[in-house]
Amino acid sequence: MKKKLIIIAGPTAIGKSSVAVDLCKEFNGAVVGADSMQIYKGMDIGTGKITAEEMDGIKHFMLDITSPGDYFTVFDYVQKAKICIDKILKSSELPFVVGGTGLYISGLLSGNNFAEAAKNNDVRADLENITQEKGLEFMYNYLQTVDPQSALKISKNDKKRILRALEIYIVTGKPKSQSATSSNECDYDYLFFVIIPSNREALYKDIENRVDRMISDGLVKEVESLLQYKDCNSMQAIGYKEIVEHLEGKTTLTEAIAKIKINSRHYAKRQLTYFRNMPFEKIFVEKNNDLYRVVSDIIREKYE
RNA sequence: GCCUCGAUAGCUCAGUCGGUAGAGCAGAGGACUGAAAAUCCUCGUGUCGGUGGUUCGAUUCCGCCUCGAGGCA
Repeated sequence: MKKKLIIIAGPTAIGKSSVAVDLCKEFNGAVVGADSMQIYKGMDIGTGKITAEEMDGIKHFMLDITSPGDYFTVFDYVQKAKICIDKILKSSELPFVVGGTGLYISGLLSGNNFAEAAKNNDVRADLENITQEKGLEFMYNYLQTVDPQSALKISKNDKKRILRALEIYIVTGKPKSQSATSSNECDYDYLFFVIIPSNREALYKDIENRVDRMISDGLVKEVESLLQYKDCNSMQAIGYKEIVEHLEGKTTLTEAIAKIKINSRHYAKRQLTYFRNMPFEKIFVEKNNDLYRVVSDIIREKYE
């Protein structure tokens, strides 16, 4: 029998965390975060991380599990999250995976079908250097010769994906298109909820309010305390990179805030298309006053 | 009051030596499997401020008007 799992996804600022806590209270649940930035310690305000008070006694996993200076991957996420889920089930609680990082959720649901090649810093550095020297087009042409199938799917401007595909080829000797095929079946008997806004305008309004609140809650100070990590992945996070720019004197605070709002809106939009088109069975629930009731009814129906 | 410069897409602006116009940003849609809050792709008709004139034809040239910026008094 497969393991029970509830997933709650949705764009930033839609209110995932608080419904999750309410649901956990009703169903004896615990939360497993699915957020690529809330994993970092000290990144609280800007990531909209739930506070101890808001948790209200509900256990939360996969938050604050690594330093902003560390490198963290989907693969790491899936491994660790699965352990958390097992732990929760073992104490006969219901696991709620909650978050906005679609890729992490995909990883969790699609079994261990990652490419065989792990991230390889040396290879990456080499590829980066060659790209500097010969240009991206050269790399893309090379990809076309060693892995035409992947090249077809990747844009000639998508440096990240071109280099990763080459990395896989170099490390394993096999093209990426043949490497990621060992797909397993999903481990879970899941219920996948995607919270969507009843209208875009309202979501955007919520995002703007949330950004303003982050600023008044001390985002700038938080970023100041993390400045040593400015070149790390963690500082690519929206709300952080813009404030770093401001602290370096490249923009005014007002400009930085405006950028955070715009980038958050773009992000929310990307999340929405990602969730909308994820190849898993999912239930879309509109954000409105009935949200909690609708979701809890569905859960009850399934598990009782 | 006079002079100069501006007025073109939601915003910032380019352009048309006269044949009704295009970038960036915003916005919309999409892709995505070891960096994902990342990375990348696609989508541009708007009384070219108003009004008269010249012209086969004006957003483009000329006059007047309105609004804005600067300068001189």
